[in-house]
Amino acid sequence: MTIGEIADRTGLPAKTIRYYEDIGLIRPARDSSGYRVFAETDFHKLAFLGRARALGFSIGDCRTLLALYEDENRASADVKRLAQQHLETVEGKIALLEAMRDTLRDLIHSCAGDSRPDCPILKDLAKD
Amino acid sequence: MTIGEIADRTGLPAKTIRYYEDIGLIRPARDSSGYRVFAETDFHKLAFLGRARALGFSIGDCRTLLALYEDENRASADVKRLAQQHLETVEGKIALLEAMRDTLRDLIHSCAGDSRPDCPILKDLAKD
DNA sequence: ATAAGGGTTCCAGTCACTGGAAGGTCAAGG
DNA sequence: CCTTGACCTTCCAGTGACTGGAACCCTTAT
Repeated sequence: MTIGEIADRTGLPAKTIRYYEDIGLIRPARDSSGYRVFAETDFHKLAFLGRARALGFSIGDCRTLLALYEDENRASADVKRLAQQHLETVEGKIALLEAMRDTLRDLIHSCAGDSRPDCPILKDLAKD
Repeated sequence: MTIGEIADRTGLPAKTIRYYEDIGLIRPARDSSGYRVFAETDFHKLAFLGRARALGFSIGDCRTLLALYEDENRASADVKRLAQQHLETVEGKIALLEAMRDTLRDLIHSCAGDSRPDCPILKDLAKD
């Protein structure tokens, strides 16, 4: 498989796949003229990475997850702990964003949104 | 006011305040030896910026908001529209994170988290 | 004189890509 | 055989919003 084919199959941009090779997440073979040649195992790894990234895992976490995936002697507790920690960061981000959302909603609700300059949104941002 | 004093008063790191000067958000005066001298208006601007950033507005949006704040002839509709658009991005991010959270919760729930290698989390990431 | 505790600039790094330039390779068509 | 176009390659720079650190300057107190 060429990089274009595997990009189509995984849905990852070719640039991203090259980047993943750069940082050592994958090691595709090369043909005589230097083109990357992807095996089925590379495809699985990239699909795995794509899904882990889609769940918001950092590249560092993805590296750990891939290592656990390839370790026949792993303990599922290690995977679970990593996922649990990640879940907590995601929940923290949601809480932050929800607080922003609520404030924004209030402010927007209180603003007339007409041609006059008077604006509670700016008033709030400028409050002492 | 020195940068340290205004950093204390606004809660912004001195580094951030220098950065805001770099990108032209503020223009503090300088004393004879090159130290920044912050006036009360600088303090207000920085406090404004701090609150806008805390609501998640981008630096670009903050620049627009500051300009609107200083424009006596603004229309509150312009402020409201900006806030509305930002609210929508925030809501989009929340939706993404909530989808991640729900999947993560399911996966974590289904994983024994013991010393055995069998792990539904990895199984899901590796699914075809 | 010196030490502490400010301040200054400038450069590099973060994260995970993304864009673009300059050039090599390959298959198909004329 | 030559060209065209679609691929592929590497390398460098930029993104956003800071953050860390080095090297150096200024002021005040001892």
